[in-house]
Amino acid sequence: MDSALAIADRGGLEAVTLRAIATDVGATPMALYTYFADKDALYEGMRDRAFARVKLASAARRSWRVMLDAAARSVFQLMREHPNWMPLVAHQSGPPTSALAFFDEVLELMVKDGFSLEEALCAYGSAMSFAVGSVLFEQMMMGGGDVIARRLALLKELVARAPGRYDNIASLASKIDRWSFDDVFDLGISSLLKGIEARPVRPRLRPARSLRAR
Amino acid sequence: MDSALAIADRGGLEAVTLRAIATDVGATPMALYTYFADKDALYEGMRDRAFARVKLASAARRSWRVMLDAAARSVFQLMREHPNWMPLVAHQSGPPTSALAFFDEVLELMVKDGFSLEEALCAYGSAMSFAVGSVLFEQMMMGGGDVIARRLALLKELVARAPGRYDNIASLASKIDRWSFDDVFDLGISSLLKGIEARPVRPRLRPARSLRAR
DNA sequence: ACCTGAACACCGTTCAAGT
DNA sequence: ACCTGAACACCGTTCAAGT
Repeated sequence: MDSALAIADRGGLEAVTLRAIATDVGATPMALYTYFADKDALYEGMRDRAFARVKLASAARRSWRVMLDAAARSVFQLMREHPNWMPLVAHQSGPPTSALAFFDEVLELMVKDGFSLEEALCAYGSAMSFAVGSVLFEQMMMGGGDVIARRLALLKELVARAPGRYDNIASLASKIDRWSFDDVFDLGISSLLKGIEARPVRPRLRPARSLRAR
Repeated sequence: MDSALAIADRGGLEAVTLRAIATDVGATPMALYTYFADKDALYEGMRDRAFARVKLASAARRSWRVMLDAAARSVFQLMREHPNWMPLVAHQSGPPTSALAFFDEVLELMVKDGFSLEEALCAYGSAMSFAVGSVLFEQMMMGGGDVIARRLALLKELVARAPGRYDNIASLASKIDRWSFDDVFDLGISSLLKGIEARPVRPRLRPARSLRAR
C-alpha cells in the first residue's frame, strides 16, 4: 500500500498499475491479489492509509473550534503535499476509521457548548467538506505545479478578448501576480467557524423561549 | 461530448472509452481524434460541458450573498444529480469560462459593499470550494446510491466494537435512521456566508482607525 | 496461505491509407 | 479536413499449476 501511494505521488494515480507495484516490491503482479480483492479495494486501502496521516491528536482536548480548524487545515495540507492522491478521496467507501475518536470528541465539545447533536454533525461535515473542497477547487483553478502565472495569463487573455465586460477580473489580474490559495482557505475556514459559532435559530429542536441580548 | 457525459452518467467515468463513444455516435474510434487530441482533452471538454449546466443567471443582479448561495447550491445539486461526473472536477484545466461573467458580478457587488478585491476573491473561492467539497464529502461518507442504512450499520458496528469509547457517535447512530446531507450543506453555506458578512479585520489592507461599537 | 507464468479481453494510441 | 482498419504496447483479471 505504501508502494502504491509512493508511485501515485510520483506519477499520478494512473501510474499505479499492478505491474508497477509488483516490480517495486519485488514480486509478481498476481502475488498482489493475496492482499486485496481487486483494484477498487486497493484504492480503498490507499485512501485509508493516506487519511491516517491527517494529524488530529495534537489539537484534541481543546475547543471544538480549534479542533475543527486544525483538522481542516491538516487535511488541506496533506492533500496539497500529495495532490496526486486527491482522486482517492472521491472513492466512496465510508468514513475512514482513523477519524472516529476525533469525530466523537468534537461532538462532545459542541454538545457541551449547547449545540444539538445534529448541529454538531453538520458542523463537522461542513468543516471537512470545506477542507477537501479547497484542495479540489485549488487544483481546478491552478492546475498542477507552478502554473499560477500561466493561469493568470490565460485569465488576462480571456478578459482581453471581451474588453469592458470583466472589469473586476481585469483589475484583479493586473494587480495580483502571485495568488496564494492559503488566503482563500484562511478566510473560508475562519468565516465558516465564526458563522457556526453564531448559532442559527433552531426552531424545531429548541424553541427560543428567552431572547438573549447581544 | 454529450455522448461521453451520458455514458459516464450511466456507467461511471471508467465506462467512457473511445470505443463506447464511437459505437454510441455511430462512428469508428479513430474518427473521434478529429475532435480532441487525447483522452485528457476529452475529459476537459466534458468538464466544461458539465459546468455549463450550473445555473448562475437566475440569481444575478442581486446581492453577492444571494448569488454565492445560489451558485454553490446549483453546483451541489448538479454534481449530486450526476455523481459519476465528480472526478471530472478534479481534472485541472483552469477555471471554466462559463463562470467568468458571474464571477465578475460577484466581485463588483462585494466591492460595492466595502470588501477589498482580494477579500471578494477569497469569498468566491470559499463558497465554490465548499460546494464541490460537500459533494465530495457526501460521496465519501455515503457511498453511491441508497447505502445510507448500510453506512449507519457499519458505523454502529464500529462503535459497538469499542463500547464506551464513542458515546456521541453511538447516541447519534441510534437516533438518526436517515441522514440527509442537505442539512450539512444548508448549515455550512449559511454559516460561511454569515461569517464572510461579519467582515474580518483587515489590518494590512485597511488599518482600523476607528473602533466601531457593536 | 501464498506465489508463479501463460493467456484473455480490453484499453488508448500510432500508422499508413483512403475520401 | 475527416474517416477507416489493422496493429502495438499496455492494462486488470482468470486460470491452471505449483509450494
